[in-house]
Formats: sequence, C-alpha cells, structure tokens
Amino acid sequence: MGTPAEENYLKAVYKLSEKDQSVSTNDLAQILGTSPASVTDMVKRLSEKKLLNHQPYKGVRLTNTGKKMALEIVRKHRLWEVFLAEKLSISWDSIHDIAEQLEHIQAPELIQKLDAFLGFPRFDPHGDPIPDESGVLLERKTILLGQAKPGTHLRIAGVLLHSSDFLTYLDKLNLKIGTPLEVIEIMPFDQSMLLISGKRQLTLSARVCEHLLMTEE
Amino acid sequence: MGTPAEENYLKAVYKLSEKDQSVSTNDLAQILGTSPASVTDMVKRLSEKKLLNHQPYKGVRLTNTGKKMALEIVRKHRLWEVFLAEKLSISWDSIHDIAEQLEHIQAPELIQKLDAFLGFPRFDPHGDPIPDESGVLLERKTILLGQAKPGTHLRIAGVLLHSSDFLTYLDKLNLKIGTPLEVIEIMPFDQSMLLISGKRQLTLSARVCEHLLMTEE
DNA sequence: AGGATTATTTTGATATATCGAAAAATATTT
DNA sequence: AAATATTTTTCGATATATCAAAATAATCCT
Repeated sequence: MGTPAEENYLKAVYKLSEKDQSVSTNDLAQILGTSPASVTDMVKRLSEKKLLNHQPYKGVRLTNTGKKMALEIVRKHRLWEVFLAEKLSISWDSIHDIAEQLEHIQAPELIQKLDAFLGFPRFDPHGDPIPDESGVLLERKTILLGQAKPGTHLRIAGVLLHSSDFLTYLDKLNLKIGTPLEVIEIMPFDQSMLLISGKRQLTLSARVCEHLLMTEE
Repeated sequence: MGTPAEENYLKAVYKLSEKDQSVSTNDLAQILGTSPASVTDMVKRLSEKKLLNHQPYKGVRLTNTGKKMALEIVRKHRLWEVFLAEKLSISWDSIHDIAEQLEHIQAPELIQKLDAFLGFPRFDPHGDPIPDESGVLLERKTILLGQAKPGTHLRIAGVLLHSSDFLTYLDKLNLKIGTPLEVIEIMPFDQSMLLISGKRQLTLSARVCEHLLMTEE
C-alpha cells in the first residue's frame, strides 16, 4: 500500500497513540530517529493521503484507514517474529530488527500462508498480541511480576522492555514465554523476588520484575 | 550492501552474462522494465562502486565483487523460493514475485538459519542451483526432454521457461521437480512425446518438451 | 565511403525521503 | 504581560531513482 518509510511512520504514530491521544512531531522524530523537519514533511504527505489527521502545531492522530494500515503492519511484524523465533531459532534480541525489514513485504497470500504455517499464533515471542486479519487484538489479563504476592502461581506472558540487554539476560536464565513461576518471597531489603520455576529456584531483581508481564494460572 | 534497485541491476547483469560476455544497456532496460537512460545512470553509479566495468557504448561486465554480490542475491532469492513452495505451499507461479521482494532483506543470520531450516537445499523449485555461502554453484548433467530418446528413464530437474502460463500448466498436470518420466515414443507427426510417469501415461507437446530440463536416472 | 539506422549517453526535469538553518507559533517563566 | 524557551513549520538543499527528449556514437547497408 505505502512505501516502507510511510509504513514506519504509521507504525510509530500507532505506538505513541497508546500513551497519548495526540502524537507530537518531536516524539515521532525521536522514536523514528529522524529530524522534526522530516516528520513534518512526511506527516503532510500522509495527511494528504487521509491516513493521518494533522493539526499544525497541535499533533497528529490516525484516521480509521491509517489505523487499519498500522495494524496490518503490526500483524506482519509479529507474525514474522514468531517465525524467526520458533522456526529458525533466532535469538530473542535479534528478531525485532529482522522483522522490521520483513514487515514491509507486500504479499497478502504470503501472510495468510505464514499465519497458517505457524498455527495461527495469538501472541508474538515478546508476548504482544497479534492482530487478526481484520485488525482485532486479543486482550489478556496480565499483571507485572513486581506486583504479584507470595504464593501466587504465574506464567510469563511477555515483556515490557524490549532492550537487547534485557532480552539477552532472560535468554541466559532460560526464561521464556510460558515459563511457570511461583512467587515464594519478596526480600524486604531490595524488593528482589525469590521464585520457583519447576524444580529450579531463582531470584530476580526488582528491576527485572517490573518488566515481566505475567498471566495468573 | 546496496539498495534494492542496485541489487536488481546486479542480478540482471548476472542473468544476461550467462548468454553474452558483455551486456548491453538496451537489454538491461528491457529485462528491468526501465528506460535505457535509467540504465546508463545506474550503471555509472555501480561502476563508481567498482561492482561493474562499464565501457561507454560497449557494454558492462560484473567485477569480481559485483559477481559475488549478484550470487548472494541469487542465493537468497532461491532459498526463499524453496521456503515459499515447500513450507508455505505457495503455488509455483507466485513464488518468484514474492522472492523478488524477500531477496533484498539484509540479515546474514537469517539466511544461514533459513538454509539450515530448509535442510541445505541445492536446487530451487524451478530446478535452478542455489549458490552456497561462497557463491559456488553445483553443476548437474541435464538434458532437454525434447532431446531424449525413446526408452530413457528421466526425472524432471527444472524448467527453462518461467512464464506463469507454463508453470500453471505443469501444476495442472501434476508435474514437479523429481517427477519420473519414461520416454515411450516420439510422434513423427508433431514431435510430441508419449511418456509414462509411474503408472500414468501422458503426452506432452514438443513446445513443452523443449522447456523441461531432465536428469538421467 | 557515406548516408541511414540503431544504440547509447547527456541533459533537464520529476518524485521520494531526508536534513540544517531560519522563521513562526506555542508554552513557560518571571 | 513581556521575555524566554521550546516546539513546530517553512525554506532551501541534497541524494536516490527515475524518464523523455536531444545529442552523440556505433553499426549497418547500399
């Protein structure tokens, strides 16, 4: 539908829209790694194409068409991430960058077939939901591990931080989506958690616990 | 390494180099679907990058670096074709266009892992050889079905024509890479061939036989 | 050999995507 | 409310990739 650059802008607006209703030029420039001037230029183009509503000096918002396109790109990105992680065994912290490229491939049949090949996954390897063909996202009740009480049985559902350092750390500890964790004790000293995963005992710092999304068993 | 446009030019030069040593501006324009003026422009760029040797008004030739890059792109294209056909069951005549996009993804780890996932295939679904990581192509002794004599036992190794009509026709007849064929008789009337594949008898027109590459059993 | 034909390059122009610097609008501070 | 700071837009410029039309070189033909 659009160029890779256009698609990246739509995706960025979509991502920032989750926090604020209206998205600022500066914030877009920041997460896209471009200059505010470039953002203004592209925003103008996308507004002319009716994918964004732009009120000069105020901010931008996705139109319905724009949101639909953004969700399609998110869908492609997350499906490719599942493929890279599950089928090709590419490490957790590498898959994002590769999916950034793959998400721009234009071939509806490819995505349909890929979806089927992967068994119609609902969540990507980071635990983020994968929009279906009409752009609908499945909701789940999740809590942060940091907010769980001793005695609760949980499973890792996703991460709130996508930094390479964090993901590599989780890899090393062999913590993945679906890994079961039981909260044993919270250390008063530094709020770190004592946990049991299967037969293995481990502790996680408060900083780690704040970024792990869990589902209750 | 280069932009998708640059990569397409290198691939086109590589493809045309198989027929003639030196490749003409006009021929490049034709298979790339662009104008001769555009070709001259791009050829200049690629010559400055030492990927092509260009003698104005004479033609172009790949340098060693250029050939290496071309082979990498061909490798990626053909590996993706195997994936699309074997894993996603996408039809023979659709895979080429999708692979045209996928071949430009820049991620060495992805290609290594994909190669392993596919079981290190040596030939793509059209029977064309897949260059290895150092750009080496496996050679096979193949003959055209049209040149085979009655009594010979053969297997389909590839096609010499990649047109959608032709590939769809083969699909309909359930003829694939690896399908065994025994030549029974060549009809003097129109050179069409009477064949046996397993238990099934079939005839193929001379035109079809001229485009089927076979290996001897 | 020389005129005609064909192929190729040059020239000037367009569209995308980008940015630095300057100008304009908005927000904040005193 | 005026001065200051921040954000956003406009303006001019650059790089890629493209092409039509004009100019130029090579080749073909008689």
